[in-house]
Amino acid sequence: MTGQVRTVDGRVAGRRGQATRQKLLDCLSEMLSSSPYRDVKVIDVARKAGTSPATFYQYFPDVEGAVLEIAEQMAAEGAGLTELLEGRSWTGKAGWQTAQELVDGFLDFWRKNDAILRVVDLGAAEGDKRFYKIRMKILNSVNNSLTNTVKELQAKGKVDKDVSPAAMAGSLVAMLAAVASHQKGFQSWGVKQAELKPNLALLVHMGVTGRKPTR
Amino acid sequence: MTGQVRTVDGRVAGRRGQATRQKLLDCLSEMLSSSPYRDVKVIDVARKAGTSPATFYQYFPDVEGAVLEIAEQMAAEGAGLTELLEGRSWTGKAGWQTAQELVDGFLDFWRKNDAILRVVDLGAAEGDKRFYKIRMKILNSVNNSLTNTVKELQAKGKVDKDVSPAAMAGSLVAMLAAVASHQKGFQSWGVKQAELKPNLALLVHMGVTGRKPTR
DNA sequence: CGGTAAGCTGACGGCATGACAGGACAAGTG
DNA sequence: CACTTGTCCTGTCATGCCGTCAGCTTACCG
Repeated sequence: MTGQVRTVDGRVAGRRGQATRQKLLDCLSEMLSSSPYRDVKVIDVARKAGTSPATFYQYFPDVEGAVLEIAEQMAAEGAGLTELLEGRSWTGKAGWQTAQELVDGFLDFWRKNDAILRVVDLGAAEGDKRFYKIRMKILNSVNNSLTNTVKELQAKGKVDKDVSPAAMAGSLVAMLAAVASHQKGFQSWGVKQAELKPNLALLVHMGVTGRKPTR
Repeated sequence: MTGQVRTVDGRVAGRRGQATRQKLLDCLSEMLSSSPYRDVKVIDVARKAGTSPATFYQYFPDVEGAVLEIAEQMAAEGAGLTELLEGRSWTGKAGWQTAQELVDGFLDFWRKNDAILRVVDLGAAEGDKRFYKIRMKILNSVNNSLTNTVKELQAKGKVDKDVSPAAMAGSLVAMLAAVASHQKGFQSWGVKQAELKPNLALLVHMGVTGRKPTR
């Protein structure tokens, strides 16, 4: 599916080359966690990887290109978020648990990948379609699942007809993503993680089912 | 309160100087709308303003410093968002209208200032306290007001006791901000503005009051 | 008109970028 | 072992942006 890994000038990369490439990606990833995106320089990444800037340019057109690569890897993992929703029930106590586990899983994933997700978010907001697509890829798994759930409940008459399933799901997913990327902010706002999660779960549950959960 | 405008080397700016300074800010602002934050260069801003890079450095320590200035100006305007909530009712039809107007005003403000808000969001997410403070300044007006409303309703027994007002308000505000900054994204997701707003209002209303609105 | 401070810029060393050609290295072949 | 081949890395270079300084121009004031 992914095809062969290639250098910028078209040659296929061997075992050694791929190792170097991956090391550069790892170092870039680390760099993104510790310094502002704007200040990440090719030369620093190369130095950290114990190689030269020229090597970097052999594998990536520029910093952005490498970031896209990292984001792509993360998006592949992120597809696993679907499991948080597949075959889950949204009724009764099970529904409350579904909501809680969704929030939990989502926040965990975001915390694990916060640095790269920040950059993806920026790129998407700036209108870059490549970043936007990656963001979609991650959120779509959750979003589609939520959209379908709302549609089903709507068909059964359990949710108001004038709710737009896609808009509702999108809003909830956007909320989760936003809260996740500002988790530290909330803490210094005087809100503790332990308080945050139940509230998010509550909002998700009410948004999807239109009702308060039974706990 | 703001004191005199000063150059980097400590001189006070006169009429002419302030005009140049403002022109640089305007050009930077325009630049942020049209090109990625990472690619905004001092020399481009200076050229656009019909001046030299050296002049830029006379008024700002670097690009980030100038961005903070623009953000500060915007934050001052953003304090006006409080009006969307002051003295509003959250009961009955009036409550539904309050929620709708909050969503409307919020999305408008964000769309007007999307370029600079993107950068502020990034800075805050990266842990820069100066950007974080500005983000707070904008969101706090709405956040505090919502927090108080939830507290009051809770005191009257109309909202569950185990809801944390601060967490709930923060989550809702984060949702509004996130949806606002990805408005274009929603559109290509197949969700229309007209559908989005009522759904956001619904979530806000349910989050604050714990009940579905009466329309 | 002369003094003073504000305002602007040319020019410079320093550093990142991105391209290239060539050297180092591993693996296969006779 | 010598030789070949193809991959992989780096030294080096032209280019362009960064951030600073001394010095020139402009505006204001007595």
